[in-house]
Amino acid sequence: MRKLAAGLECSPGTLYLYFRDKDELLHAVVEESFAELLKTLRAVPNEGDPIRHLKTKLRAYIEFGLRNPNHYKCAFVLPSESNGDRPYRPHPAFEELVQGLRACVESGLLPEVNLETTSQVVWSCIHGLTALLIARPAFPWVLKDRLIDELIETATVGIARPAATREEGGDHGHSRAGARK
Amino acid sequence: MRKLAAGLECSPGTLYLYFRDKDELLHAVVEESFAELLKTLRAVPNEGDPIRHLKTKLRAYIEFGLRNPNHYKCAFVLPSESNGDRPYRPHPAFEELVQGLRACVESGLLPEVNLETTSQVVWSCIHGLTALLIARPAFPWVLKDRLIDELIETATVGIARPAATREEGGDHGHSRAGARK
DNA sequence: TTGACAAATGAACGTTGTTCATTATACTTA
DNA sequence: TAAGTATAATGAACAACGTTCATTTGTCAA
Repeated sequence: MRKLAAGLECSPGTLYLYFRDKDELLHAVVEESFAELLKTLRAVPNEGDPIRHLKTKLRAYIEFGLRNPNHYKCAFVLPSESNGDRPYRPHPAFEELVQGLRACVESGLLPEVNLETTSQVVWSCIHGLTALLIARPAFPWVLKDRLIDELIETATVGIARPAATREEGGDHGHSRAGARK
Repeated sequence: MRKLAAGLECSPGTLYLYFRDKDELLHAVVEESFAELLKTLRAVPNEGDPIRHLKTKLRAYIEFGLRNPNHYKCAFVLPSESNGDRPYRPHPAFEELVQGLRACVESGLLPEVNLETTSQVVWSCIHGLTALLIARPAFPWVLKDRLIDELIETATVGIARPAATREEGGDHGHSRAGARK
């Protein structure tokens, strides 16, 4: 805050006339940057089928994170501003992802999945890669572009699996035995 | 550090006789906890085929993260101790994952994948979910157990896709992504 | 010139992680 | 026991941080 004030050629106290605290300021900055992510996602040309479209969006998401690592961390890694009691409002960029999935289902390219669950799964996957690439740049990653492609391919193929592998409280053939407590 | 010293009934300065700085102390604590993760992963009973085994390990990984959120953050989210120049040593727990994948390939349950790439993809997926559940507990997640199962299923199905969907560079033929085997 | 309101200030506070000259402790040797 | 020495522990002090608030500065209408 002090350095920011210095850079702005004002006193530290002045910042607190416009932002309640550091969190709020950071959030405002990030908000601005994420408006651009949203624009970027929405500007993704709708070429090819919805799945291709979705994949392009996923890549745009990841690349945005890598291009704005600090903003990304503020948005999804650091503890979020203590919202107190009001319900969590999912980020509009997340809604964009849900839309992309819905389009796939509606055009029959994805089986009838639970959109809520599936979107959270996909988001987790792309977030995981983004976050790790940012937080552990020294890790011996394989070629980044290839890695991103593989992850997106894995996620999209994975969610497109036939409904038979989906449990409804029943048995989906795996993972009942050991881990459950 | 001060609070820790108080809890230990010693002076703040004493801590610095045993640890260079806060980072090193934190890392030591986390290291201890991760030895347990490793034990947990290795203790996963080898029931069923290697894929089932792998899935159980993935779930154990995620649940470990959720059970030790602070340790997990220290290990994979916070900036790692500045190693200076020495090469990054992948966490032993990560090697455990690679082993699990290798077993799947060797038993023919997975196509001939690039183990390095695939392990990084899978790690990204499970890390993403773990990290998000920890960092955004207020997000309107679907039922957690279900979500974890879905993600693991998605990842394992996704990496098991036929080699035809793997291509260098440009166009990924996702023609019928849900193609069943 | 005055009065009133808003904007900006910067000294000060409490809390961090960290350092280091000083003191206490334990152990060896005469 | 007494003296000497290496080791362990101390806690006051420091710099940097986010934050607050009594005070000053600026602006403009009356």
